[in-house]
Amino acid sequence: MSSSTGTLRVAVLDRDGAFIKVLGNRLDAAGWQHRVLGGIVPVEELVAMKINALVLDMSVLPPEEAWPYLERVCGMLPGLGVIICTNESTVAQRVRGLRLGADDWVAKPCHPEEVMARIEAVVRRRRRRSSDGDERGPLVVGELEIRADQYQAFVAGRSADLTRREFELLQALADAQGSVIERGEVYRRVWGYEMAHGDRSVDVFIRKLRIKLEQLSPSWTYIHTHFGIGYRFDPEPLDPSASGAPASAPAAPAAEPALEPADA
Amino acid sequence: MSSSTGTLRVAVLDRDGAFIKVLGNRLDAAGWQHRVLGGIVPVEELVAMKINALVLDMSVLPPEEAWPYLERVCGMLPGLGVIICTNESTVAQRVRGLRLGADDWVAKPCHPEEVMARIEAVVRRRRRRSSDGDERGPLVVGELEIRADQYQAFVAGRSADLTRREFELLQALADAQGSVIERGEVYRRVWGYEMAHGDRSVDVFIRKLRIKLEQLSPSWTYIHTHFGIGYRFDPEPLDPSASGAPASAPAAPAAEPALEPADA
DNA sequence: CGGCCGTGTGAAAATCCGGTTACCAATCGG
DNA sequence: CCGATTGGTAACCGGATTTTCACACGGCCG
Repeated sequence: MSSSTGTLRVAVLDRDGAFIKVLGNRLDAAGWQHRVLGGIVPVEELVAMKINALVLDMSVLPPEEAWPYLERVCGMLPGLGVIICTNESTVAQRVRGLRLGADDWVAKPCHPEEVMARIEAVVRRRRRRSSDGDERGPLVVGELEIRADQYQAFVAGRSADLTRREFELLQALADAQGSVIERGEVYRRVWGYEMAHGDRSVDVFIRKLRIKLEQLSPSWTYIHTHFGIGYRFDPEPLDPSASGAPASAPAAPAAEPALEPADA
Repeated sequence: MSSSTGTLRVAVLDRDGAFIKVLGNRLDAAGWQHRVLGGIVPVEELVAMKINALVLDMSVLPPEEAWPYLERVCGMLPGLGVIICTNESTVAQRVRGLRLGADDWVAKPCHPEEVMARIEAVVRRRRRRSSDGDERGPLVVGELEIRADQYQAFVAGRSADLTRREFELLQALADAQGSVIERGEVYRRVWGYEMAHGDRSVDVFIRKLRIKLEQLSPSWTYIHTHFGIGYRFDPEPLDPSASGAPASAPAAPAAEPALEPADA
């Protein structure tokens, strides 16, 4: 069955009073958070809303603005589910909208229940991590314990004292277990939209993360740099041989003859 | 960018001759691979088809089978895009289908172009979910293992330590399996724009690649030069007889079958 | 057989990229 | 409203990577 999609955050960009009202009631009944927008909202604001999906009536936008706006929204927020819900339309228009990045196109009049089902279907494919905690079990990697429910990482019960962003970055990296992730992709997953050219935020936060992780777990390396590409998360015990006094030897460093990191 | 969906593999489960025919033509025109199914196909077979999406007409299935089948398919293949395309339906049915895991529901009659746009939209989403690169299995050639998700090539778990360009070059060559590619073409694929006259970058990188590959896999040759034309990627085991003292370089090991069966 | 053109090679020169630090802006709590 | 904390930007540095050169080598053609 519908399997708890949990609580979703939806924005409705429309002016059709009756539709808004009816849909709003249903959304409330389902416990979804929603907000109605009366006209074009800058993409930055959409970002700030941290919504999972946007229901959009193309006809409320000025004709010349509509398509570019749709393109901009979809381009900047690849993780956002976009459902076009408009009165009448031609095949060509629908195709265009879908090609530009919309996920679904429904013709009005439509039943709110169906709109919701379609939102669910769209969001099901890629759930944005929003402010609600997930019931994901604690992930243990190396001597690190990542607790999504706490927005925090621990080692032996001691907190790494990560800020929200730092934690999300860690989680994004850890979720990709073993694979190299490009900067842009990291940014997209953590910040939720496209990274601007020349943005160094990821690097800076990687550094902050590394510092805190190293402070907490000095004998392990977690984040590996792949020059020219991005980062890879992979817990690796640091070889204690060179250092002066590795008080508590981590026993077996011969764990995995895995991949040799590029750095030295 | 949203485009370059590349070539998709689609299965159509329907019996509506006209629809199948028209849609099939469009799919062919777009270069998508497709296959028509006449009735219920076991999920295992769907798995084996390695399709990206399934277009399904619920009405061709026996009424009692339809819903359970849909549920089974969606449950077993969470990565498969499912587009229901059926004659008439009620809101309740559509909601049910979407809740069960379908990604879209289109009413017949519908324009094939729109169906394709919707398939694209669905697949586009699916791809993001499993993060890029994850889908592409590691390519094994000779004793080389090319892992797109690592931006790296391995032999027996050892990394070749390729830089980004080197890796992209390798991938470009390997993608052309067996065919000779002109310098200009190689350059275009890897660097992304037209090669300037007299540019030797490709040669230099070919050399770097050869060195690293030979270091890792001494008994194989991977990149072949075609004088006056370009390069060809083709794993070829080096003749072991001349190992110690290659008295007279027997340049031509005679036969050159296109694809030498790789070991393990 | 000799020369020309295309390719292999090695290394210097020019870029690019990531690490790091300092600093400014926004947000939060009191 | 102030101070503390967090997020984001700018700039500099050092090292990795890419590009450019100059020359050696080898096949191809007249």
